[in-house]
Amino acid sequence: MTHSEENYLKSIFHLGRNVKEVVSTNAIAELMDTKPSSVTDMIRKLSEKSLVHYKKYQGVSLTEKGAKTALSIIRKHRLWEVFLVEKLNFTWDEVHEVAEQLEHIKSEKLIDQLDELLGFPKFDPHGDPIPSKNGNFVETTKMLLNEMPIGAEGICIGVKDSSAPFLKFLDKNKIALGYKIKVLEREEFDDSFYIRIKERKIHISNQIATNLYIKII
Amino acid sequence: MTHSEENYLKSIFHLGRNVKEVVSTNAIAELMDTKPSSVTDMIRKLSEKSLVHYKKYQGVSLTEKGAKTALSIIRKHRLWEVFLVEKLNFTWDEVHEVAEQLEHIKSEKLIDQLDELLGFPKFDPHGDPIPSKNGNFVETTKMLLNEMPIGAEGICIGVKDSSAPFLKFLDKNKIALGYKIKVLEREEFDDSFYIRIKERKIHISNQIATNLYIKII
DNA sequence: ATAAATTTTTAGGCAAATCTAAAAATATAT
DNA sequence: ATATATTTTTAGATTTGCCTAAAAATTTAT
Repeated sequence: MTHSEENYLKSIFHLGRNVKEVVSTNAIAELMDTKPSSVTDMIRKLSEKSLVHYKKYQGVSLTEKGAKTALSIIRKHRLWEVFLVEKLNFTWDEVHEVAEQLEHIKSEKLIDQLDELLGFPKFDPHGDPIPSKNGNFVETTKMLLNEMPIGAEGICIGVKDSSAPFLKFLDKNKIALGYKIKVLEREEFDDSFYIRIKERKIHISNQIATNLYIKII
Repeated sequence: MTHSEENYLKSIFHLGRNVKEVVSTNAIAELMDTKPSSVTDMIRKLSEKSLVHYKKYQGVSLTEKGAKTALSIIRKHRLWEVFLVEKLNFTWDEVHEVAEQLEHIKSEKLIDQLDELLGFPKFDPHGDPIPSKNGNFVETTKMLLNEMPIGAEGICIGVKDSSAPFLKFLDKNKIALGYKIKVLEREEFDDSFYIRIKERKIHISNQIATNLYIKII
């Protein structure tokens, strides 16, 4: 399996969200920043390998085998992201590019041991779930803080805006991944929020709330 | 720089041992398990990029730039090997194949942080020196234990035979990388050795001695 | 329902990295 | 010193993954 094939499977998975859903040639081309004709070429190749279902002009979808492969690559990508943040002091916004390379390394032992080294994490630094070895992953109800009703509780699992200024702001206000959050009250006037985070009560603007992902518990 | 280009530079470095030495097309082909004609093609390409000195039929040698590149790949390879052994429970004989892949990952921060995580190691699990960021590395007088004179002292830095049985034997006899060794006496009859290793005195066969690399101190 | 717009595929080509087979240069042996 | 052997290069082909341009199929709009 080549890097390119793996990248296509990953893209089809991300666009399709679940195994059966059909994805268009143009959508893949746009996501991967390539030409539709190149996509057609690769789809045919993947089809011959029974990794996708494909009928001319009718779009493409992953087979069981294709989905399993895609999930194993996503598992590797997300485990490496955790590694980079937890062990090598990378910030959330720096990990993606390197993980894109690391996800293609072939060694089952490597990824199993990495999983163990990291303590079998369930989420990556952006709050996305890490598939298990056999392709299962927790389907979380992930929502933005500003969508949460008053009284709702959850865990901060990620950011939408991953720019340096925003991440710095979070640092300064001691808002970090894994912290428990409860919505106490909303300010009608400016749509800001009073929240409890890790036993502290703070006030945050709507703009902040629209960029924090919370896993509802 | 492609993976293939990097692999060629690494091979030329290993065959040449030092920057100026000229290496033959056939030698490269044999080491890399490829055809001489393929080597010629690549050499021309590397020459156009000023990574090697090349004159038709006269062999090839690394330029300053080529050597620097080769050393940075070797640095990455060896740091990853340390990581695999120290952090992911790989054995000495399992690391090479995976390190061959990892050495091509492009990220300066990644490798600097990895270096730090590992405590800036000077040697890889086979006892080979790890080049520094700017390409310097300790030129060790590495010799096999059986070549050491009586009374000589050193540190166990690697093995020649990296088969599983031999590594298991070392484990059982508590001989490991980094341990201090002194040759106390030689047994003329069977060429065996009495050595002190980490304050313990033991007796080892000539066959063992011919497979242990020692850095002389 | 048909014309127009869009999407998708085909056809043909290109660059990288490899190969085989044959030619050219260099090295070796008598 | 010349014939033989070896090494190295060239020429031409192949595969992978991509491209452009044009044709074919599908979708949308009137």
